[in-house]
Amino acid sequence: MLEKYVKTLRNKQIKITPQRLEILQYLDIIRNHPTVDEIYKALKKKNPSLSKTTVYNSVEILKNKKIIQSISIRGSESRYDYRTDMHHHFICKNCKKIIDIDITCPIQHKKYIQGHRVDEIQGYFIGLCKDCQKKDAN
Amino acid sequence: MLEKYVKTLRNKQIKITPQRLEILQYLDIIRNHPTVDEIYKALKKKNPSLSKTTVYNSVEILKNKKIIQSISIRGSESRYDYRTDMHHHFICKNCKKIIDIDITCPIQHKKYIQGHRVDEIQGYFIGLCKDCQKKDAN
DNA sequence: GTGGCTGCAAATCATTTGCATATAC
DNA sequence: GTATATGCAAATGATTTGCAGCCAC
Repeated sequence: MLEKYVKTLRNKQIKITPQRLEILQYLDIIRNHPTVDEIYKALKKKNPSLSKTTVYNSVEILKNKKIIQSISIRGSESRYDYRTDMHHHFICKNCKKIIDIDITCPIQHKKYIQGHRVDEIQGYFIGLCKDCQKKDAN
Repeated sequence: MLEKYVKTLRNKQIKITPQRLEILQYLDIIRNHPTVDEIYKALKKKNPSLSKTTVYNSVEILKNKKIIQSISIRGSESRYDYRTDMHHHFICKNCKKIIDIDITCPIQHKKYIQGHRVDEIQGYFIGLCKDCQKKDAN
């Protein structure tokens, strides 16, 4: 079941450890843009000896190897995303949910903007999500 | 000279204090997306009794009243921007400079995306700026 | 005069670092 | 066997909080 992630790590030539496999699997299944603390608390249940430092180290190396992506929203903690393809994020002011946005626009295909070389684009859309619009008349 | 900022604060119905005026003037002049610490250090020279707490409090209220804007880049400290009109930011991986990007794209005019109400958009373009491209062949 | 603001110190929270032990290869 | 990863505790750095005195209105 973890074979998929073993292959991923092997391809990127980083050591295969149970912690890394568990973190990667968690990110793949939950798809919820969790924080380090959320990952830590979830995986601590199965593996009580897990350390938060290891979670930090692991997401760092996974990010550097472009296996996962980090997103940082408005001053709060970093969140981690199993998807690394180009996409953006919608953040609900009310319920704080983070929703993937798959719209693309012409700017995204530019390699240079005003002479600056663009390697990466992160778009954050902030507002009130579909569900919260129904709930309140905010 | 501070008259401009006095008017701004009066319009938004928040108390006019020397600290708020100085912070606002600083942000207007420098246009450099400074951190709280940078604002604090710069203004401390003229006003040695200035407290960092006051800088935090002031940027918070100015932000809430939509007089300034905050930008949060990749897990580091929040930065503050005198401009509140719709624009994006380019961040240079090398020199860490933050450059205003005035390009707009069709998505920006949508009030709703995938059913979610959009109040605000923040776009971050990460790469190598024009100046740094010349310097290194990175 | 009074409620909101300032400034100080202490607290908090995310993240990083140092280091000894354990483990992947 | 060796280099690298893990896990613990302590350190750091940004931001927040509690509170006494001050100042704008």
